[in-house]
Amino acid sequence: MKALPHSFFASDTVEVAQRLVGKVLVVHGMKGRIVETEAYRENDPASHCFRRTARSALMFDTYGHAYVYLIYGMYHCLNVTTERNKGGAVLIRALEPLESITGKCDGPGKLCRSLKIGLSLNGQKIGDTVRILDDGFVPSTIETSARIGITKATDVPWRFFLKGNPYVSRGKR
DNA sequence: TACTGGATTCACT
DNA sequence: GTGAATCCAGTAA
Repeated sequence: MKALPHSFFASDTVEVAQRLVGKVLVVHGMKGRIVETEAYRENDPASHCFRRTARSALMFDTYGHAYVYLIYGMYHCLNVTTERNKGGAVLIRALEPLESITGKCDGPGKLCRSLKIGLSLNGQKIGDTVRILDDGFVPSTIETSARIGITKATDVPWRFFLKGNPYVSRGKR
């Protein structure tokens, strides 16, 4: 079980999104396997980094950092910034609980609530409070599809998930 | 300064 | 399947 190198996140956003499926997320001592991700790039109208703003600057200026934001005034979403010198991030949508996780993680808002992820983690480098490990698990069937639940979504398949995994978020499995 | 709507979730029908 | 909850970033003026 070893931590991913910082350079892992410097690659193309879509590639990072795909390769993150199956890795182990550790926050506050709680462990879960990443079973669903989505790629957000700067040429994507649904992405915060479609325009550079004070909030989205983190996605342009860093890679391998946590990007946490509040959605609908009630829920947080955890992203990992990607690509050196370009805007991009991967949204962690769902986890399969492994250790110390009591709540549900089958949705971006739920996993943040279960892992006590809040705005205090925004901007922190991966490897500090938020860690992502490789335990050697090799997912056999990573499915890809268009994003769900986003009105502005493109029809390009940038969502990645473990087919058949019961912890993938509601809807298309 | 004021307004609008969202990378969601859950209760209810 | 539908709608409410909730509040801040982004935008317009």
